[in-house]
Amino acid sequence: MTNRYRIGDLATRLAVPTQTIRYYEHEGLLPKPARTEGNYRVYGIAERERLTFILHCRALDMTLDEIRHLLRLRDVPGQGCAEVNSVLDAHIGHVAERIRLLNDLQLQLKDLRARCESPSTSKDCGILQGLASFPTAQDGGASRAGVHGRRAQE
Amino acid sequence: MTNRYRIGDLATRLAVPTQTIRYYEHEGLLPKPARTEGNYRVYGIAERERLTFILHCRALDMTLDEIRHLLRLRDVPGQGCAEVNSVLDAHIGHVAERIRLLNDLQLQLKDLRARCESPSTSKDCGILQGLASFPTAQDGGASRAGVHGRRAQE
DNA sequence: AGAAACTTTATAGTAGCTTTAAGGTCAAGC
DNA sequence: GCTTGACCTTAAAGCTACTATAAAGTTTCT
Repeated sequence: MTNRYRIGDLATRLAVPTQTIRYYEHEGLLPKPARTEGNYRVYGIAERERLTFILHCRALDMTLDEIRHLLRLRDVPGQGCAEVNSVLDAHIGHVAERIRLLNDLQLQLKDLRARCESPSTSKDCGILQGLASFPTAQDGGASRAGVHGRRAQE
Repeated sequence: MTNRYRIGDLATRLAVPTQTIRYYEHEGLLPKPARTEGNYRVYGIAERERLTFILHCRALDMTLDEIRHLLRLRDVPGQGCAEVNSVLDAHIGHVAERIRLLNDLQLQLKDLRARCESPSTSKDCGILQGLASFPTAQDGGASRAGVHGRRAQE
């Protein structure tokens, strides 16, 4: 049977660092597991499935708070799932908004880039001048769209 | 003349918190300014312009490292600006990649959402089941697109 | 003179981990 | 029996780009 795992087994199987598993436990997303005599964590099928659920949610870029919310709903199987829908709809809304912001940003960046097609000295560089004089993003600016994700440049 | 500012003046004019200005100084993006007798920071036109440059870059969602790089290039006016172009092109690439990832993510989320159009109990909810069994984002997954930006939900 | 409004530094908190340190456990090999 | 190495343990610091708080000093207004 393969339904008893130590933390490293679980980590390898689900391709997640062991520290992250401990972190999820610390954050209350995973329950405190049983321990061996030597104080090693022991996980079963239920925990493996719960962690899979969490990882899928993270792959969909939900926050730990959103995931906590879904896990609570999952833990009460009798409830209606209208609330599940609303968590997901809210998240879809976040993503849509983010895409909109990034598209705006991309337009601005390409506009800026077009100011220096012919290389000159940086003193006269249209890009550097553009960055120094560009209208301030007082309102309607890019407003921190979050381009630089951890795994984005792999 | 309005070319001598204390930190609060500068902050108000450029709509940035004073702490952020000190932080940029701490991070070496702004030089250590002159001080009054009472040890207050004093800024002139050059610093104001430099801060404006930084804020525009941030509005375009560049990292402080990218900005540091551009500032260095800006500080050596005789250099060619091919490198400016390449910093900007790299950043445009980051944004494009992020948009692509988020579009993928949006597709997955909508697919998931479609599993529960008719509300049932959460035990049978297609969404929760989907999240538990969805193919793991082993490769080609959403890979942390960063949806939840600081100012995104304002 | 005294209060309000500004400034100073230092420190901690945010999200979601990753990294490091300093050590304990366990199976295999000599 | 003892060591080596792979695994595990906890706690704490580091990452980005700030934001918030505390405790104190300075300047300005009345």
